[in-house]
Amino acid sequence: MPASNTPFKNHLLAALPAAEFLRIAPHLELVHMPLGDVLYESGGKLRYVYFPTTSIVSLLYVLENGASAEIAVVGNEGILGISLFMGGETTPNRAVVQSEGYGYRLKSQLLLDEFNRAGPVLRLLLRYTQALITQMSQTAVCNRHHSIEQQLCRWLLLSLDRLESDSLTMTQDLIANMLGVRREGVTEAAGKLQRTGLIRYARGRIDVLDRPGLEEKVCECYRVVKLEFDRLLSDIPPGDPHHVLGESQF
Amino acid sequence: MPASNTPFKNHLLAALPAAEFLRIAPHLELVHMPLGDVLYESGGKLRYVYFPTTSIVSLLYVLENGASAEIAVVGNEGILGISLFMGGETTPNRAVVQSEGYGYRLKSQLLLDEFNRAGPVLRLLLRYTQALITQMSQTAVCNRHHSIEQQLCRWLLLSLDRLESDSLTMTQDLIANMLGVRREGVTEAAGKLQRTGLIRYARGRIDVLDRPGLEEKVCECYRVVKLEFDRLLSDIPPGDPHHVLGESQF
DNA sequence: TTTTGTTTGTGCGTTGCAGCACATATGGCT
DNA sequence: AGCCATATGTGCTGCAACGCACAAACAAAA
Repeated sequence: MPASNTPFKNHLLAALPAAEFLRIAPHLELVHMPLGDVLYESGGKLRYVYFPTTSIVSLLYVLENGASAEIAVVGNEGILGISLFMGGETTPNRAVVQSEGYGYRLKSQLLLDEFNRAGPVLRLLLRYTQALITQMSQTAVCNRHHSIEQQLCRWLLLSLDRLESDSLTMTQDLIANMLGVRREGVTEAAGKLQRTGLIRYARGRIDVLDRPGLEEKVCECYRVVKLEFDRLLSDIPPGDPHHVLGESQF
Repeated sequence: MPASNTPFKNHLLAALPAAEFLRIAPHLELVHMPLGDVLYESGGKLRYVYFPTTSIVSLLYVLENGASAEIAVVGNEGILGISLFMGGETTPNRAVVQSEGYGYRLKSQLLLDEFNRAGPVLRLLLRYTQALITQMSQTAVCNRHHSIEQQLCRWLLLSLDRLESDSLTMTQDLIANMLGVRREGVTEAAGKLQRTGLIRYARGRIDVLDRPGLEEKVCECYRVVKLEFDRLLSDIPPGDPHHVLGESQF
């Protein structure tokens, strides 16, 4: 486990007022989330909710014939398991770890208890859910109207925003699964980006060389989602909790 | 105004316990919602929330270049303006009346007050929002993987479920806008359905002749959304309120 | 009735992506 | 080193949908 892991790396946890955080903190378990790990299966019960810190998780919808598409991405800005407090009991989607890393998990009931106090935790979670909804609608539109290359740019930037580094571990085959397109389509789009010098990749490792360049090429969908996340969660200072705890105890 | 209009025709309003309903009822205004009426513009403030009774409203996402796609449909099973209580203040989508009819509107602040009591109203609204999220994800996947014909079937059935009759007023051009496809594509798909005897249409009027036939042709997306709505909102008896009021006073 | 605007039908060429097959790197393993 | 699974590149064919142009059907207004 990297020494740098603290709950504050998750923006939602970091945004909790001291009282709420103190109640929750003792029950947070740091867990490793390896690539491909399935946190939730479609239709399954939610035993835990997860707060990623260094990992990224995809919400996937898998059709009967096996075809799939990514609905949304959750990283250190969010939480997995929203249907818990939305009242669903089960998730409609599969949640798959898309980028290896760490996160904190919490027993469902404990989060539910906090939520039901109808205080800042509720408001925070609902605001996050609203941002997630925006991401989902934007994904729907992007699927309909934009090219694979544009979608790849969007996907890369969304992933990058949730990581600390400029490189990610992800094969083209997996990306194709996320975007719900052919692997060859990703190869082609990625090749184009590589030839333009925007990225470099090899065997499951992608380095983003020219982020501004990517941002020029990406469709509006990326900007819209990012702006909405910033707007809705702007009072959430990442890694700089406004409660009294130091990070030392973790 | 049709004499048959009562708040109970909206499933959410009908599901409210007596106390909550009585507080809200005096402030419900019956409004006519003509075809094409824009209830919310993307990014606009929410002055009212709407509870459709006989109308259907589309949540549209409109891209910079004018292309659009439907994110979700809201009829007498739901409410418009969820971002109000989710904490967003503004909607990310445009809401357009897709099928002329009536609905009740309520001043935003009043709904917010109810919501903030953190009682049954909150739970009900969140559960509905969860169902809406399911609809949105399913739309995203459907956009990616299914043919125009399948999507048209889905769209017709979803609309039908929110109406009392088996016919709807809607030009192919408008449907194309909703689905985010070419008008000609809709013409072709609709022609096919007509030749098979499933529907009949002419100049903006579509009659569904063989509903079971449509249900056989539609992709799984329709079933999934319908099941999820039924599951999440099953304890909501439409038109049969479990509180003490008769309908006479409306 | 004629006119006009709206809705629907049809026929192009074009394109982006699917589906399939197979060739070629590349990194880890024995 | 050689081997093998995994990852990527490339070249087809085929199709569904796009964009465009225009014709036909129809309804309502003049």
